Amino acid sequence: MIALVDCNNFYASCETIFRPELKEKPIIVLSNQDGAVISRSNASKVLGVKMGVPYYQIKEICDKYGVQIFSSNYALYNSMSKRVMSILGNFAVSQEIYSIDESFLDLNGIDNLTAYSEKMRTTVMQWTSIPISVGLGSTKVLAKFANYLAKKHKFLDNVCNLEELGETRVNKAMQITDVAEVWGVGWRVSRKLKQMNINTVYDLKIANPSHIRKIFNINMERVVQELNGIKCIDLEELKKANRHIISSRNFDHEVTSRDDLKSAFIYHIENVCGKMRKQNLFARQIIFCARTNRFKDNYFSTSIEIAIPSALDSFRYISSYIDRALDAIYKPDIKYKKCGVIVNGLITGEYVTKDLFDNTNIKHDKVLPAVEKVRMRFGKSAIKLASANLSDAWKMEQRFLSKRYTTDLNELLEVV
DNA sequence: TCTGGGGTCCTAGGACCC
DNA sequence: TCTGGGGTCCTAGGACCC
Repeated sequence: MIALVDCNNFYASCETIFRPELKEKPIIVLSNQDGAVISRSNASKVLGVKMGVPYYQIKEICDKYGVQIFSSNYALYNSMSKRVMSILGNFAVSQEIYSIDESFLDLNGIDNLTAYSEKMRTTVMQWTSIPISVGLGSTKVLAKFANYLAKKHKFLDNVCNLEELGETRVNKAMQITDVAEVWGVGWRVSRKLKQMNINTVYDLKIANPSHIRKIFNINMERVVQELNGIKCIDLEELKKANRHIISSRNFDHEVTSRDDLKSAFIYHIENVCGKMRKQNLFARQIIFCARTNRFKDNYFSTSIEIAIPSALDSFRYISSYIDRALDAIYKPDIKYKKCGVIVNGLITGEYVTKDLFDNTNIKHDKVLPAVEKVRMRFGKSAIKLASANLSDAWKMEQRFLSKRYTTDLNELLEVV
């Protein structure tokens, strides 16, 4: 059996751990730039606050009902995620950490799975204060469906074991569930399925797999098979290396100056290089992109790809491409709203071919670890490229940021 | 005024090869 | 003027996920 374990309202739940007075209260967590709602406590859901709505549209409701607002605090969420995942890992034969708040567990050979899941719930709750839901099924798609039921139906109390429910009741549940709830079926595919008169999860389950493959693709065929209990999607215990790494962000206002854009690019390059170094990855291609506000007329987006002759990770070296990128991208009459950097063609250190005539790296090999050390000790902004100081026009808006209770000694919870 | 960020995978079609 | 068959590799675009 496979379990899909999912943290309930994860970011919102994290925010209440160190603010217990907020449990049961309406709270929401906002995206970067305090733009849109990305997590809600149950009490906020009751108030009708929808996922993904921009904050300014619900500000009135929030003020009226005293909804507590938080900016996203990934230092906190990541550290809580690690704790939850490591507890869950101890319960399983093997584990795939699927996202920051979800994990697939292989529970083969374990008896009495419903009781076992209850025990997982109480343990995670006791040790971290994070509530979880458990869905049990014979395939990943079924485990996901079970998890959906576990949350949807109160009487299940956050644990749903399809095997225990029995085929008749599972089919019945599938018959009353919209096909869009299936893992892998998004709104476009569900629209098309409905035109084919496939409206519920059950309709999709009994559809002809090869027909589905012809119309959609092989992944949709796998989904159909998995709904029927035929395993097609493996549990991936080992995390695959990144195919690409992105850093991108909206500006809090529209940007027109070349220097502002440049300093944002430098910020993103440092970000991306930091992530590459952590995984010992080197890039062979870098993409700079920038765009205007996508909610306005005359939406414009532009990008440039630059090949890196000998794969490198050094941000100082990659920085030399910025001016080239700006020459190609920057236009003074464009109001930029977002920009970012993507690195591609990632390879691990041992496969890097060094450029025979390039000796800039020799010194640099020593500089970078030193820079890292300074940053570890004194914080990320303690040392940076001189050119990164051109402007801070692109800085993040985080008006409602909570403390980094679990990752920063200066921000520990104080008990009075 | 204000609308997130970071990922994965698949397919069609073009360029190129013998 | 007519123009095969069988491949590979790359990229853009579209779909999905949390």
